[in-house]
Amino acid sequence: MKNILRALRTERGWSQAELADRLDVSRQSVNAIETGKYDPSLPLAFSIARLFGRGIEDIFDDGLDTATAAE
Amino acid sequence: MKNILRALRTERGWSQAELADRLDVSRQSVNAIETGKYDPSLPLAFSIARLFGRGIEDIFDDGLDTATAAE
DNA sequence: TTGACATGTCAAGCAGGCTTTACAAAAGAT
DNA sequence: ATCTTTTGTAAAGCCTGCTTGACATGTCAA
Repeated sequence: MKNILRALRTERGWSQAELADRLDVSRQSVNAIETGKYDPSLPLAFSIARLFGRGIEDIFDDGLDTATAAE
Repeated sequence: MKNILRALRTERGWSQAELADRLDVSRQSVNAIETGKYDPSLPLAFSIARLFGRGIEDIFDDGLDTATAAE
């Protein structure tokens, strides 16, 4: 699962530690998610989306088709 | 974390087994998510949202404020 | 009443998400 | 050159997500 967490974080000038603090998780968790080692749990994905004011699908991408109705 | 999975499923007349099949998970997983025993992983949440043509946030609700800008 | 299906739940086991502690290396500031 | 910050990574351990197999209950049809 890809994500733009690093971009959102650096846009704001935050370190991984600072982001981890705001999300109430460990710095290693932030690093692991940014480097694609694993996906966050659904609750953590909600926290991330809320912090950045975006939808979960705007931040994470599982690569499969969204199957939008073909007009 | 609350969700409206059961409503979405029964709207379509599907059994838990039928939904499990479409999501490629076990029937017990569907049941556990519907009955609130645990939250799905993020990838599974994506599959569910895709199957029902909705955003993850439309189906799951972690109960915390969405912090929409106060106009 | 029997059989089929739907749901709920339990147990054991494996994989994944997250923690703490710790260390190495790169970059910046002075 | 040294100090500080940032990032990456590793190991051990805990809890959660998901699996299979199994069993109990309820409903519906025949």
